[in-house]
Amino acid sequence: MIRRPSTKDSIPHPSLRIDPQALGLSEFPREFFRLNTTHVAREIIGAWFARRFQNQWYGARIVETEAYLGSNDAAAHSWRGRRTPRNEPMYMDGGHLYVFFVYGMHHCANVVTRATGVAEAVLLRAAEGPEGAPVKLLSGPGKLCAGIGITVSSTGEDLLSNGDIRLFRCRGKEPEIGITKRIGVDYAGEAAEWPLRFIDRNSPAVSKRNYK
DNA sequence: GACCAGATGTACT
DNA sequence: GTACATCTGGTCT
Repeated sequence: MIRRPSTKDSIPHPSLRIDPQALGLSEFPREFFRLNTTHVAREIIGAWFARRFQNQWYGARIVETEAYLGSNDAAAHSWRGRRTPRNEPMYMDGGHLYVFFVYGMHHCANVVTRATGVAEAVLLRAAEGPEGAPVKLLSGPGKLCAGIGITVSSTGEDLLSNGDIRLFRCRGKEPEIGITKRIGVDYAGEAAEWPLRFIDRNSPAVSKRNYK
């Protein structure tokens, strides 16, 4: 029997059950996602990434992101205007989801930014579940997708428009933002040094790499 | 902290 | 056909 990662969206971890209304979550406007990608990467620290599954919501608070700046960024899939079936969603309007499969076993979720035709995105690197969820459950981009149950079958979906995968803003205390270079992009030359990773300094789910 | 195997889709020759 | 990837978890120092 051949084992392979499912390409179908899978079951979210039960500890991630949330009630968006009780948490006071609200929608971002489309225009927000069309803004400067670095700004979006920073502003969605503290936002909630959520998925509706069997009529229940599951979600987590984002604590680590990275900005990928399109055709001028050697670390981005859209470097030098590269356009393939895989990265096609990067060219969609801001507020869409770009999910890719990497290293033969992990999925990574990105929020597409800027206008249609501009291939920039924000990688969601880590999140914290609601109270009671294991601290390390979502402490990496592959784990985040596995925990919420997201796979490439959801690439290209709209995070607005009342879909089943959403990004919500949350009113509450401001996170303490830290900035570092990105992780895992050493092949990208000078771009590997750019300060495009944003973290919530107070989150135990954030990797200590390139930091402190 | 550094190093490494693992598994396979994707891009490119 | 070949090389490598927006990673993770384990081992060793």
